[in-house]
Amino acid sequence: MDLSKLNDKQKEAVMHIDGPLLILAGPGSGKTRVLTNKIAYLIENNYAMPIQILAITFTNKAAKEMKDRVYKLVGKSAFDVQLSTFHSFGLRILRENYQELGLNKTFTIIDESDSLSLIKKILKDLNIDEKMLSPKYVKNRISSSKNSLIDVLEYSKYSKGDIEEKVYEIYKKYQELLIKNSSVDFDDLLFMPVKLFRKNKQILEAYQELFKYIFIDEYQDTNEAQYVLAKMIASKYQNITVVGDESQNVYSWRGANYKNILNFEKDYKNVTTILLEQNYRSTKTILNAANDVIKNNKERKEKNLWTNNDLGEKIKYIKATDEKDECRIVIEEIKKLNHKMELKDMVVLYRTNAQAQIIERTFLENNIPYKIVGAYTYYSRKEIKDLLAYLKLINNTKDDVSLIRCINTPKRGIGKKTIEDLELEAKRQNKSLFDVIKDGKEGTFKKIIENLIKAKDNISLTELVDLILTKTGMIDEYKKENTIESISRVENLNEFKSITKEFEEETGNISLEDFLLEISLVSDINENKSEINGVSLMTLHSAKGLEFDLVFVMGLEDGIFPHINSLDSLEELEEERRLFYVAITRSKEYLYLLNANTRLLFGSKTANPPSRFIKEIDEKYIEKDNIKEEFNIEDSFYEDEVFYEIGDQVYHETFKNGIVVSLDKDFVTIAFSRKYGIKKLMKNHKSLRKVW
DNA sequence: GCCTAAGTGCTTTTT
DNA sequence: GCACTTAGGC
Repeated sequence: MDLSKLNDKQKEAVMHIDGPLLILAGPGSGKTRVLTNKIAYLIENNYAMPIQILAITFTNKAAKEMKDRVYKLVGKSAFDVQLSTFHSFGLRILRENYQELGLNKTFTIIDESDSLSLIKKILKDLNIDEKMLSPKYVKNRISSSKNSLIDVLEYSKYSKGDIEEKVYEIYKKYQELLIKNSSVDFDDLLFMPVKLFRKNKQILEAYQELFKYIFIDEYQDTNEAQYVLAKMIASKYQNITVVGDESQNVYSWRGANYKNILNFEKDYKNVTTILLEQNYRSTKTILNAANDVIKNNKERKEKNLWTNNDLGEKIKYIKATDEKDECRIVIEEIKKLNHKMELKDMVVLYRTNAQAQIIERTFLENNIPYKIVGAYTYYSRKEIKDLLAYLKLINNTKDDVSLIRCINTPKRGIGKKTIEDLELEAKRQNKSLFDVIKDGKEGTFKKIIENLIKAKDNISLTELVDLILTKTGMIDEYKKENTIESISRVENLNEFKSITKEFEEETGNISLEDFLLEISLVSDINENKSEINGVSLMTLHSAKGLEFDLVFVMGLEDGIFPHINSLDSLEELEEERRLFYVAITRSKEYLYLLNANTRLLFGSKTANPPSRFIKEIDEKYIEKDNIKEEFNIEDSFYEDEVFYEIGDQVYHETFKNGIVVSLDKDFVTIAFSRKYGIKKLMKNHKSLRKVW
């Protein structure tokens, strides 16, 4: 194998065999190349069989990318490497030990929205008003507890006060219901393996023995559960290689703790540390700008990123009048630069998925090919979730969540009252809802499900889907409706059959059980169809690990990016800054920063000041392309703090007269005329002033 | 039980 | 602006 393309540091990392290895790798420093080459090196030199290698990434996309690259290096044995996301790896452990964990072989993975519905249902059962305790908050608490390895029992020890006690009660109920439904949520995929290993040392030892070499990518993004899971398996042979960059931790809201990477040298003995500081991706301008930004963060290891690349183009900062104008400018620039590069080498990045809508519309209107990554998910469409509910129920009849979803879809005259009675009866007999139905009197629904269960083992998956679509009346219902919307729903449902077909062609006759588990960890069917030559549209988070010739960062406004919810805390603001750092460093050559003077938010027009991050970049790297405004954005703010009180009369350049209704640290909420409504604005923005 | 109209609250980011 | 929930009439 050819290591001549690697630099000395990279080579050293690849050829390091035994003991813990920490690779601190800046953006564009070739860490994926090191990882894939190292895996190949182990295989080719017989240090390990492919099945003895565990390599973990954070996204499906990264896993696929890495698999492809290992395949190119070692061929078919790449398929034997356990190369997957943490969650898929957790799923494997669950599947191999389901009995130990009190699950059926055909257990179900519930997605986030099902998890939220379950919590809403529990709140209702416990007579808790959603306004007093929001289901979302509860879900967050449960999720972060699981990610910190705090189970129900443990939680009870720390829950103090009314709210916390309520959350505890809900957590307890939630977990009971999951087990009763033979279901797990995403967080369980990480938590349950750890629980299993703590309980059963023999099982842990078997995995320790199997996975002699462990690789963890994006180590700065590991949460407690992931960190412990990796450590448990690695603890016997200590052959663990972790790669990461604390400056790119953008998942602390999901429990990721960048200190895991900073502490690696303390956590393991005899750690070899290698710094990858040479950037091969970006121009000097882009790299310097990125360094300008990230140096404003306090908690980080000093790294000295450098590149041999040219100075390159200046970064363009463009200020649009509104969000439509912002999109128009992007399209214009794409057209201008299209002769220099292909569309697939361009990306448009935004902070929130909500921004994607108008961008997508503009691309459509201008007939520019594009692909949206993540965001709108095929699997979260109503009709697809309904179909999936049937499949899940047939696979796992204990799954009450799915039963409730499909029992009256399409309408069969089964309403609230019937379901309530059914639930009561199920509770009385301590049975699943379907068991009660099965023992009860004949009915359309019962007949449909029983027939489908009988049929499922004798026909292919695609045939089963077809049977569901026709026998349940789903397709007919939508065909009868005959609206633009219902026609598209029929199309989506039919598309599902091509998905199952594809699975069957790839893996032979895939079982229903395998299929459901497989797709539950994939958010979009298009995830693997990146071959279209179009501009990529995605959130900043999805862009991590990717690179493009041309990068647009949109909505660079205080309140959008950095996001409004992060402005009050230094930690969260630093995370936003890391996100900006990630965004800048995605670019090889061209970088556009855009924002808008006003934009439609929550259906009303708002004005946000330019993002505070822009001014952190040295002016000399920036070109003010057709900006009327001076570059120094400080000019749009008053230097001194402006004091407001509730009830103050104010005047805004765009929104005219208004009255202050509430205040917080940097922002003031103002009620303007009916036309503009209520807005939250920066206190010291120059377009706003007090009227005495 | 179903349908509609009015009412509400909401948007971070992913597996 | 939109998706989702709720109340009230049929």
